[in-house]
Amino acid sequence: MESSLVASTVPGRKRMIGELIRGRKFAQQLQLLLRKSPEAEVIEDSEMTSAQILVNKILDSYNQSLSNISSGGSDEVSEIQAVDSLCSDGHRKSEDSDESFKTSVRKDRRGCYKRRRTSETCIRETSTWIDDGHAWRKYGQKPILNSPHPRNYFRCTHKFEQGCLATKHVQKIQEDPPKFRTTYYDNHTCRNLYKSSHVVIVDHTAGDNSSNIIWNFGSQIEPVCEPNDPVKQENKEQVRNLPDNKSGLSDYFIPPDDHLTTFCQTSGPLTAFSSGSDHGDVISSDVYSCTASTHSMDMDHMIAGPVFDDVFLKY
DNA sequence: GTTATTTGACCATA
DNA sequence: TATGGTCAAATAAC
Repeated sequence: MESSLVASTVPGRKRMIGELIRGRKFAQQLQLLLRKSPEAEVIEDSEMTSAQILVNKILDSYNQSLSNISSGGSDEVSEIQAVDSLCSDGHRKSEDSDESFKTSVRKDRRGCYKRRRTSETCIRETSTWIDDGHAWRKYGQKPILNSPHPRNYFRCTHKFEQGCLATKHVQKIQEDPPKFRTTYYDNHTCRNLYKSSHVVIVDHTAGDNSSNIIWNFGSQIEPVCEPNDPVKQENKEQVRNLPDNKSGLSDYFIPPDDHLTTFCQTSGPLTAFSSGSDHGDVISSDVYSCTASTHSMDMDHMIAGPVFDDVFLKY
């Protein structure tokens, strides 16, 4: 972790500490998933071991960086950590007490939220209103400057019950043929009830463990909502899928070879792959691009390991 | 009655 | 100060 330059100023330093804490938190959640997730059973013991080792290394790295930064003699880390735990659990402070919340709504809204960072996004451009397998709840809609279509704002349905911070913005960017741009912010930390996950390990460079990735997705790849009323359709579709979802429907689908799929990571090499499956008819004009960070893609499992083909071929 | 969506207002950031 | 992101009351749908 290179911290000295960026962290030379106090705001920059605090921001960096905050990011490190966030990263450590996500790594801890990943560790928890690896330990508890039933899906993890499909992975060989030896692979689990290496995955756990990898997670431990990540955590060690975060801890080391945090202790290095905080060794300057301040309590910034614990200070920011306290703020982080207050703000990142998806609840306003004022919600601790219903009464106090009702009587001081306006006051408590001050500084309760921050404007969205421009980083940590994953952008998908699709010809249809895609169902990404997660349960979303619309919380806002805004007209956007120089755009004929409003932008829709969604948060994870499990924001309050599980503290999931994932949000997405969806905007129609083209009328005919219809084109939607979905921008994802933060990753899902919830245990999404709508899905039955699969674990897929990508080992595109056999000798390089650092670039091995497991993608978690299943077979549901059809766009399921009507473009003309996408907002209302989305959650209905997810509910409809729920009881029939025995085969393990997915969070993500993989575009075929002839479609751009780009997933970026700030902490590792850019990783892209395609399935070559028969999904092309459905998502033929979809474009995916991530612009930053480990939060760009929601992955329930991201584990190093060599096994890929037999699992992947199911899709 | 409960849950989801709409919409105007508030607030932070560029 | 304009713009975009979020909140929460009002409303609609189930």
